[in-house]
Amino acid sequence: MKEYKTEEEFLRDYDASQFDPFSLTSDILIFSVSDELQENYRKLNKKYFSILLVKRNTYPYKDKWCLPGGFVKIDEDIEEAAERILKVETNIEDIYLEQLYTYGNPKRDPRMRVISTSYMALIDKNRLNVDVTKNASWFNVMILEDERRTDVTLDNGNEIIRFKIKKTLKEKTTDRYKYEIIENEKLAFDHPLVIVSGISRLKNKLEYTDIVFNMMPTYFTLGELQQVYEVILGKKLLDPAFRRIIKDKVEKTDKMQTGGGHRPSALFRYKSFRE
Amino acid sequence: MKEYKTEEEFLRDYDASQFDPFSLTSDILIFSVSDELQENYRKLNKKYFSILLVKRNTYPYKDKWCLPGGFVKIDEDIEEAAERILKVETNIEDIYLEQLYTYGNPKRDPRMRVISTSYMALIDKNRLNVDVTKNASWFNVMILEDERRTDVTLDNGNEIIRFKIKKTLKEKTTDRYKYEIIENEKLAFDHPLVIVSGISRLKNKLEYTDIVFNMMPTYFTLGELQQVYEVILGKKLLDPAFRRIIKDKVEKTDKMQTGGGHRPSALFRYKSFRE
DNA sequence: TGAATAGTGTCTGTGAGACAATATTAT
DNA sequence: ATAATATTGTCTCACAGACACTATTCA
Repeated sequence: MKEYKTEEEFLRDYDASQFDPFSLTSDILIFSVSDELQENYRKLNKKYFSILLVKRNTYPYKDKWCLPGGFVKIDEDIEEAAERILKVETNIEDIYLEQLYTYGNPKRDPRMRVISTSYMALIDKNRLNVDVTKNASWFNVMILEDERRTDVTLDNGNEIIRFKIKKTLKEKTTDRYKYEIIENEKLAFDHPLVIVSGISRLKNKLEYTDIVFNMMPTYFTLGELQQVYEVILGKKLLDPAFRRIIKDKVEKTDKMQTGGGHRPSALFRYKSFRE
Repeated sequence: MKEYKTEEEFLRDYDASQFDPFSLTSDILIFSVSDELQENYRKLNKKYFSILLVKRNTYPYKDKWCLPGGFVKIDEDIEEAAERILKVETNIEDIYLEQLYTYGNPKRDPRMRVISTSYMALIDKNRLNVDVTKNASWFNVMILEDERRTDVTLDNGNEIIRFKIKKTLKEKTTDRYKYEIIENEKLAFDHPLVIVSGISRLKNKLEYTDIVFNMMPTYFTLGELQQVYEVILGKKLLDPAFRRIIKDKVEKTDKMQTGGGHRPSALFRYKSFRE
């Protein structure tokens, strides 16, 4: 083996092709909350936690639904790729984006060795000026979960996607599970796993960060905010407790929301600078 | 473009070489805690939070220190690669291992496009039967940190590695920072960033999981356990508060530790099954 | 005996869970 | 008037911070 004196010399002769080639994709969990108008004029709009999926029109997994994603370019950072894909799907910028996990099972793509780094993006649907693109659709998320199973139902109004995941405790000190898909008809790749673990991350972050405000419009009522928490966490919260927790994070504005057949509520805003 | 009728047909013709080739490595943050004997016979051994680094003997970054790591093989899961590397470095199995983050800056390796997925491994040094391998060495970690900077000093007894990182708030709702290396002589690649963000993850997990027990021997005193928390978190804890917090996680055994010039202490053990 | 660590008691203030009570609107 | 939501009050209990106190060992 040739002895090199300097790093420059070494790099000049370097043959990158001696290493195994991987492809790299970036897949994005785009989460939001959708409103459903109620018939009863007094009632608040019902909220759903929702995720954006796209329908594949090429092999592999043709005609299955999958997460928006794409191949990372050779001169592009992974996060840049995620931003690019996000821009294409949503047509808006300045979206909350966070890396979640990298999936590297050798068999996860039937074509070749593809590594996928998943990202989570949160958006406020009110910012989506245009209709969502061609093959994309928002699905409301419903989750039934216990210690051993997670059953997910996604519903976009026309189509229902169901899948089931088995959980086995893999490591006790940090309560981490191994997930296995045990039922899945309509989703491509290992995306059921990606979705379930992404949602779990979001739930955790809801509890100890201000992440929820990335899904809220500038002005919102505390009732709406509480609905968003409830629909993502999948449980009811007590009003006074909820208000205590978020009272330092928001500030009241002089705007009011009227129109429901009930007491109007103050509009609040995220208070980003506080101590 | 040819129209395919089935997925099999499509895959048969598929040309993987049309996609950009990436190389993939797995780099591991191997953390532990080391004891330093004190001259004063009464005093407890001083503990240090420590990390395992290896010295590079080839280009690029020849003679610099770096995280144990290596290329992922084409038929190997990323986590399998991490386990393989871990086995080589420590010669023990059943080590706590967790994926942290994937680094994909196009310029992070001068040779070619290399993606690196970092893992965190925690070990109890008492389990290390053999001496650590050839070019590897444990460094005690000392961190000085404020809102804008993180200064790290690593010391293995012979050599001191210092580096400095600038932090700028990137996203306010979840308090995430952008890290930039502003001083670094002795570490290869972007490993200063990998180390700093990995340590930050470990600190967080200490607070809300039982992760610490992966760095402890089977039997330990509460004093030792508290020392480990203190040395990783970088702050003193109050005894009664600490004992309250961990009392449900451990169980007292009938063993005692004697020998110091002070009251003997009970030996405890991690209570993994509880409700 | 005294230095050093082990272990416990207790006071105080904060904050969460739970439930009750009051306020306000459009039909 | 009423259904529905908005908002606040308050009681209790659990727990964290802070400090003090007691216990035990070995050179």
